[in-house]
Amino acid sequence: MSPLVKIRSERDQMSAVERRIADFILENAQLLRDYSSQQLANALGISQSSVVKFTQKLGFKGYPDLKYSVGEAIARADNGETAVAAREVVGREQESLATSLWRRKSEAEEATRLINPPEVLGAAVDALAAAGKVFVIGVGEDDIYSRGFALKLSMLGIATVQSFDVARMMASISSGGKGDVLLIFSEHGNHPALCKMGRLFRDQRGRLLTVTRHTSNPLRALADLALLVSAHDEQPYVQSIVYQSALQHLLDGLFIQLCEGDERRHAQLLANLERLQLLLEP
Amino acid sequence: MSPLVKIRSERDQMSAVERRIADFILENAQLLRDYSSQQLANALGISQSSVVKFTQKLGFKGYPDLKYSVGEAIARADNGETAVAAREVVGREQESLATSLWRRKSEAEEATRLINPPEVLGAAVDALAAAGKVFVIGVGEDDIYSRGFALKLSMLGIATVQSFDVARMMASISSGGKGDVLLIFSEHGNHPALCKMGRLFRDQRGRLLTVTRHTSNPLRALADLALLVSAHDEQPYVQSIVYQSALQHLLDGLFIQLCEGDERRHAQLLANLERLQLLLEP
DNA sequence: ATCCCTGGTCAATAATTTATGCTTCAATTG
DNA sequence: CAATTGAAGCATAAATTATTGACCAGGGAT
Repeated sequence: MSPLVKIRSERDQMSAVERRIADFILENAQLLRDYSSQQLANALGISQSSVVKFTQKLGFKGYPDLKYSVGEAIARADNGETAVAAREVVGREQESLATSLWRRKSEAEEATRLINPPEVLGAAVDALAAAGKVFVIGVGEDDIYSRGFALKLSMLGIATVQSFDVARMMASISSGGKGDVLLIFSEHGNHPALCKMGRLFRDQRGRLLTVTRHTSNPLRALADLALLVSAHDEQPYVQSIVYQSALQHLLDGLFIQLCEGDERRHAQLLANLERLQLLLEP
Repeated sequence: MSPLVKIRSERDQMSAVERRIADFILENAQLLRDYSSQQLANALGISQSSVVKFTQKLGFKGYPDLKYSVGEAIARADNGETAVAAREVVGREQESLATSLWRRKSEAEEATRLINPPEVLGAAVDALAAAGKVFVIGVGEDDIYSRGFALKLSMLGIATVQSFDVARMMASISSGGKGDVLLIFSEHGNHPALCKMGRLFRDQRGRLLTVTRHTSNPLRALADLALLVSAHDEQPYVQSIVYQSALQHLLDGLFIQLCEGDERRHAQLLANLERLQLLLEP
């Protein structure tokens, strides 16, 4: 039981001094953190031993035990909200900038999580896991995420071909076909060359997996499996940042599912990570 | 900040004894309630004063203060966990995976925000804003973030040279000097070639800006301005993901400050974004 | 009315716990 | 190799907490 509830419930049967202690604690529970039993006694003009006896009567081991319990109770009650609010008031401007950006990212993460049904994610994981080769392309800012994800795939032992060069990729996929996967990153999903590439690849009986913004766009319409990202902000450059964050998180989720879905891949990944580390830090 | 997050974030820079204390607390936080500083010391076979000094180094008033804070944190976390557990019963498995990963990212974001003082961030922004040329390098997984940030810098109209190729970059920086900035991304900060490059650049009177993990590492030691990233997880591949997320957020914060600090740059960025969009979607 | 008992309080002090000064030792640097 | 630095422990001071015993007030019982 919460110590505060316990104190209130026994308050009626207490002596005068005890009741004063009880009232003080109930009203100033958050002050208790900085009070020793002696200070509390002084604040009430009573003796320190009365405070200790009070705590023992209530069934606590002693004063520090009561204090600890009250601390827990306050923390549980606030659930952290006051602490966060207080910190924000104290914090500097830059902190609040970083914090508010993080909040935007969190919103985008949630929106993105909710528009991608688990079935689709699962199907995407299965497709990648079972693929013969995975071709990955992204242009412009999408190139960065395309690269990162391709690197991760290859660390899992999945054969991956990646480029930002449409012409080169067009050549690469000509060798692909049934059992292969083409993964296209395109925020707005209406890059004609990428659409063409997607159509061609489907004609060769490969699986087309797209990652686009949550709009109706031609690329998404072509896909066997379309992953979607939702992220919005008034400032275009902020929107771009939160888009990328949500996209990254979506990919991270896929990656972890890929890791954990198969023991062999997992082992391969760990070995690769170690090798990479050795390579970079001789 | 939660004392547990704080302990974990500083764990890497601790001495052996301190790390044992940290680990014990992280693993047995709930036991702390019944431990005096002496008992904790006995449990670890170390001296009581080491325990007290540990708490003070972390910024607590003393041992009881740490203990109280940990009590609060556990109480809060319990509340959080029960709430999360309830949600997990309702939600599907994949949702909880994505959600828990996001929580990890949030912790890393907070830890990273707290170890980079606003002054340092401000100085980094000023250095980049005032730079003649900015050289950017990152090797391996850091390459991706190096690319992304370099792209953003150039969209702001800042002259930027980026590569993952140490030899090429070595040649590039030979033309650099006073007023220029070299930005090195290196998670572990002990890549000999990058250290060499950093030293060379400083010899040429350029400003060296590094982004590394929050450990003591040679590269960080060389820097004029060292930005730090704190991110931890038991699974190495998860740790790598949360590291990258925290790093990305740090860079995003810098970028936004750069945007908003100068009207001309802001305008340039908007123009570039528009132009890029037209280019990709003719 | 006196006595005795009981519960409550406090001052004094014992016991425990925490904090600090000082020493030693090992690692690092010049 | 000397000098410096920093971590860790020991001894001890300081503080906090717990207990003891004395005192007193109130409420029956003799």
